[in-house]
Amino acid sequence: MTAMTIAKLAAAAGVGVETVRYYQRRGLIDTPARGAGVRRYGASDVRRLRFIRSAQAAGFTLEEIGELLALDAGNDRARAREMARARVAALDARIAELQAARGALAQLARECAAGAAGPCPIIAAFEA
Amino acid sequence: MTAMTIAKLAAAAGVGVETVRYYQRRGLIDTPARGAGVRRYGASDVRRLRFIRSAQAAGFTLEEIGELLALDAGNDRARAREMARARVAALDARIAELQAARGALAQLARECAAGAAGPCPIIAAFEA
DNA sequence: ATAGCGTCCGTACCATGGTACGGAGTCAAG
DNA sequence: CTTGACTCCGTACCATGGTACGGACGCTAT
Repeated sequence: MTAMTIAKLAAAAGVGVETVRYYQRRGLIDTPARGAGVRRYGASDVRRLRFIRSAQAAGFTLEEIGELLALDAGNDRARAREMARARVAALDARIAELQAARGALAQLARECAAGAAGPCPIIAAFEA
Repeated sequence: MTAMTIAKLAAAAGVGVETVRYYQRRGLIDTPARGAGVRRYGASDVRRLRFIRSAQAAGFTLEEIGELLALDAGNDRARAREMARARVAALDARIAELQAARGALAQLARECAAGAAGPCPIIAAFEA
């Protein structure tokens, strides 16, 4: 089971081959020694790739993800907690922002549907 | 009141001067004719800039914002509604994603705080 | 054993959203 | 009426997160 080529790995994680290679260059995933020819990957590589995508979805940059991965191997719990807490705060702020935007847009869609002729008041919809 | 320089305009909208000029190049804000010398801006320009920032916060790209601004001046209500609805849907998806990420991170912070020695299970925290 | 697909690697290019720089012109205060 | 700050404009550069290309090589099935 520990014998995927880079293409299988990429497919299993839902990314492109070039993306895997890019992450290798960034040092986010390790480049296995190639046993006479082609490199082989396993389940742990798939997990790592999936983690990277999840962390990206959470708003971490690739650089921060690199730090998280280092932390996962190390013992600096305080730093890990700090990063998680900072990101939760940023996430809360961003979620609130998106919800506000959602409200404005939903309002715009309603007014635009209801009103008569003429243009929708798009700019006005965001002045709330 | 219709006599701000570009620096005042930028400050009023909370952006940099170079950003204003960039938006002009992109066609998002119009470049007033310069009455013998320097261009002058007014309150409507401030509103427009603020709108751009709000729309960006809502996840619209600058290109889409250009379209919205054109729509605001035009009569294509159907298109405006469609864009608003599409963005609301995208926003809902993104909000859900961020909330899931928030949950995973809060979990990570808890486990990391609770556990004893050794590294936090960072990758594992995202496997939920 | 050879065709043909996949891998490896460096390097170049892309989109997005700016930010910086430099020279020439303009404006306002002293 | 000069000095210093600000404006204008083109062009270059930046960060982020990839995507594409091309040549040399490896792997596998026929």
